[in-house]
Amino acid sequence: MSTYLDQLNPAQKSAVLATEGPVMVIAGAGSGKTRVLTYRIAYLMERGVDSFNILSLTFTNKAAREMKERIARLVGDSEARNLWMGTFHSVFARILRAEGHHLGYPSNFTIYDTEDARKVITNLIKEMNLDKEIYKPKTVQNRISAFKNNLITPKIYDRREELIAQDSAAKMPLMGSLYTAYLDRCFRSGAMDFDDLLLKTNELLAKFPAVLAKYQDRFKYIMVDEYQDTNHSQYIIVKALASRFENVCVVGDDAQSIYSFRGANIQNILNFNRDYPEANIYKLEQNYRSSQHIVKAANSIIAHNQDQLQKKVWTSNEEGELITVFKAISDYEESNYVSEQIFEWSQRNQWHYGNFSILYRTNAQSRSFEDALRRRNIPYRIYGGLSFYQRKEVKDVLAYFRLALNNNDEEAFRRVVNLPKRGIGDTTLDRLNVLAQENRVSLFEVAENAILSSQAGIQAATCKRLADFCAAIRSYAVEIEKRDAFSAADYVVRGSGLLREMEEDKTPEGASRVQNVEELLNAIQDFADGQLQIEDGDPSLSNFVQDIALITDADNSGEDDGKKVALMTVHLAKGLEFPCVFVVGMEESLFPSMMAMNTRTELEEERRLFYVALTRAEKKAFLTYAHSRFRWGKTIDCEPSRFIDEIDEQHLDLQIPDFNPFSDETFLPYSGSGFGKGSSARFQKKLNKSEPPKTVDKPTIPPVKGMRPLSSSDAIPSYERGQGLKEVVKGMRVQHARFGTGTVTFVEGEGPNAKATIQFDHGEEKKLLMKFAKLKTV
DNA sequence: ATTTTACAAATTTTT
DNA sequence: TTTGTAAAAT
Repeated sequence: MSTYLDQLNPAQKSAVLATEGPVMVIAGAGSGKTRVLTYRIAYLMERGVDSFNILSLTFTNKAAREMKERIARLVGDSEARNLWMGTFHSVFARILRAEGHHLGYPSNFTIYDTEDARKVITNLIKEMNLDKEIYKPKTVQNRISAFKNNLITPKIYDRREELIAQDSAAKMPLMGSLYTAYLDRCFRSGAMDFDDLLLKTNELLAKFPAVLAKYQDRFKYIMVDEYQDTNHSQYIIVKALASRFENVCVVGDDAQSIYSFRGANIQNILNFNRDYPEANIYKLEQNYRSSQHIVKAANSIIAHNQDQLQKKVWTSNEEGELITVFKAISDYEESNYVSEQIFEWSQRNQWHYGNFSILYRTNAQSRSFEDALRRRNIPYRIYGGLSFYQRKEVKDVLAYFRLALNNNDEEAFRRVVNLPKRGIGDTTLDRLNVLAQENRVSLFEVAENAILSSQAGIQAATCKRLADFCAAIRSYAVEIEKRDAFSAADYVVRGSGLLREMEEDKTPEGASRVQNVEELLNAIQDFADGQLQIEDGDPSLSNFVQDIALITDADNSGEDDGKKVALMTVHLAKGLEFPCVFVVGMEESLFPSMMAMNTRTELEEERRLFYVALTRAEKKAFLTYAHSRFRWGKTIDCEPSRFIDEIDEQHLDLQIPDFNPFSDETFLPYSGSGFGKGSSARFQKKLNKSEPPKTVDKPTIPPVKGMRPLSSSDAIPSYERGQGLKEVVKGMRVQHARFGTGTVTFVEGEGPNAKATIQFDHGEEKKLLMKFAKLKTV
């Protein structure tokens, strides 16, 4: 029998063995819930359940991938392959591609990301002649999102007087029509936004009993991770799919619910018990991750919340280090302190930099830490923020692909119709739009039909330009059909003149845009290569474009980011763990955020967020805050976060210098601090009249001998790195980031457009375009 | 139609 | 600080 079951504690084991019927697992932080989920699935398969019948919903695609790998190690690769595993959004996007035709969607519908959706709304507000100061696109978008996540269709909205009253009170009586218009516009564009992926799934399952039955039969066993962060829409999907076999297992921790702003509903955990009164409930309370001090400190924080399920998280781990609380003079000094501590701890404990993470409340805080780490030559990687696929130039390129694949994609059309400039401006676009709305067709269709267009007062010359543009898009569609993903993408990027325009821009920004586009083409090639290695993979450009909106930064685990300090928001850190964690910016109105201090519920969510942050740490945690911080273009004074006071003091090591400006020895409890800029620097100068301020570009800590020298590229995201070799000759030995080393056997063409055939040492032969291959000599 | 210039506003977290 | 938008000039 399975030996892996012996690695579980009694509570974990019961949760794994209870395969039949509804199960809820309340899993405290670090209590091994991933292990339970993995073993549970492995155990099911060992008992003869077909992997095809198991659906496992995770919070990130990365979590899904990792879990799949772990299961594959237990039961074998081929067995694990057919598991349905992924985020709600990606799993149901896949189902909607197969079944969406029931609802009138094409299988290649576009997924609008938040930016696309916001632009649609902005345009609608403009079209309807509404005041955008009152109808703020962002507010409207959030409101619509809330409707969708609660399954409130326009029809239901019209019947819900309290909702209408709310919108009237907010001076937005036309919210209902705006909502209807938005749905209509997305539908006609053949597009779904993130919320639609769930809403339409619900619609599909509710309206088509045969489809529901099909997936109920398929998903005999359903598992949901991070259940506390599911919203109503997701809850209903799970309920519908599980209602036949009721083999549903949800895993969650109410203390880690941090996504209510996205519609997540802790009530789902309580509802579970109500829906399935006979459900087995297991509590995992032993923490295997963190030291005594960290676990107890975290417990003392969460105790301040009123709304919570009873549970007592404990650990048998060693007592560990106290949590260091550090007060810095400025945000500049804070980041300097953090980078210094990272350096010292890595030296003292021989920890590589991958053991450290810096967690902050807002993405904007990352900047100063980047600077500080760079000054010390410490490699780091930033997660989140503006992801690669959200960059303007990347989205522009993708919009060409999108439009070629789905002519109705209105956002893509608007984005590229005049990019590069081809004399089709706002006036023309407005006229096209009038026609499109009158005839209820897409902008593309109107633009393509020059005769129709000329009626609307569009000049003949402009009509010609429109026709040319549409013809070009059509031809791209043909090329995409004919070619492999990379060469099709390359064709479009060149043919459209996008790349040429970027190359003509000689500013550093222009150069970096070109590099990003090249990186995108690289990614497309990698994708196609990867798909070819999978049995039933689809290497087409269409497949690449389809789910790109669902890829998040957390999903991209670069091969080499294992030894880098991780910088991310606390939200993004959920589910991760690090030996040493810095929670920075522990100040009132930053953490807790100013926006979330108004009600008790909001504040409690911030507190849970802090709980999540602290419980990421295994061995050592630092909490830092600054006395003054550069924000909104000026320096402001800060108060330490109330959360620090809420921690049981016996777990803390307070490093809070006396700030009396007239005592001169106490304010820097550590060596090697750089001095700030701006007002804080002036402040410090006053303090030490005798001592001239040190300069920042000379870190006082000398590099230690014997340490791996850090190349500068370590700290730079890969897509900002320089290009590789420009030219190769036959017989040359080269190295490729992905394929390893090999020998050049043939070169055709010249310069950057040369194509090299390379015999790689692992046996494969590849043709690579010099321009993008980024080869190195060996 | 497009480019330049000036000025104002805004800053939470994400699939 | 950066970002976007509006008005004015080409």
